[in-house]
Amino acid sequence: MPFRIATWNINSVRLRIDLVARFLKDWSPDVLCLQETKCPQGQFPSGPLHELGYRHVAERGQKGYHGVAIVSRLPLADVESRNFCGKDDCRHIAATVATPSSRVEIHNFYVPAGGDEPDPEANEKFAHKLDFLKELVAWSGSGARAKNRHRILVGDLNVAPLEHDVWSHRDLLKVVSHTPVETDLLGRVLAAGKWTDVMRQHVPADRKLYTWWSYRAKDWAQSDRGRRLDHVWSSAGLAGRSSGIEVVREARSWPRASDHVPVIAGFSAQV
DNA sequence: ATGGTGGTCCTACCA
Repeated sequence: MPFRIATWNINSVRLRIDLVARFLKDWSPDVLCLQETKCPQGQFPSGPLHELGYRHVAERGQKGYHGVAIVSRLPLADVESRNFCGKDDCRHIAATVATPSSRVEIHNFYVPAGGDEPDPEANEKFAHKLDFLKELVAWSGSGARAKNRHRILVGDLNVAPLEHDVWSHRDLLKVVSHTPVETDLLGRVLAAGKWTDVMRQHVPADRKLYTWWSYRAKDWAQSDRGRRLDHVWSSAGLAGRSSGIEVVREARSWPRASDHVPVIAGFSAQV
């Protein structure tokens, strides 16, 4: 039995719970990781998802900002979350999922966006983003993560690392999300954890690949000025069993859409 | 070159 996991920055789960239900109904991943739930802990709208067979929800939420959650058909064990940069921001939640034939440790992240000005001296939000990524390098390389077990890291990492992860490499080199200091750091996170970029395993690096389109475009699809801010990474053993990915671009056209679309990754039987 | 849209929750802040 294949295992399919999805990630989606929903930009308010309470406002868009009907879109979440539509997605789960029509794409039926085993696990869905959400970011920017913007929903206080304990107020996650799990009812409609239970009805669709997603009986397991692990959430870490706060009022107004951030917030992450894992929604699953399969039982979730060892739920935990970590604070980064000494803040209580809800930007990480982890759980272990028992697939039909194995166990997979899942990490769901919402990396700080970083504000507008890509200068850590002038912009404390950008400084926070860089600090967060540096802490992720250390976390990724730590012994706890190096064990020989199946691991998946997903989320809105707010960095588009490759040239063709943005609509114009040249124009975006000075735009937060694609500056060299950010893309270098994300590369260090990937290397430190021996992660595989599962999306790029299936889509060659010279092909454009986006998961986010700004709300500010007159016509997002016509201008198609997107970025790949959302990611699916896996440990090496799992990467070898990765069967494909899907970017659900049509979700950007749904009524009251999020500015991010879901990404689904599949892994074959022996997982 | 600038401002464009959308979320939270009521006033500005964040994306």
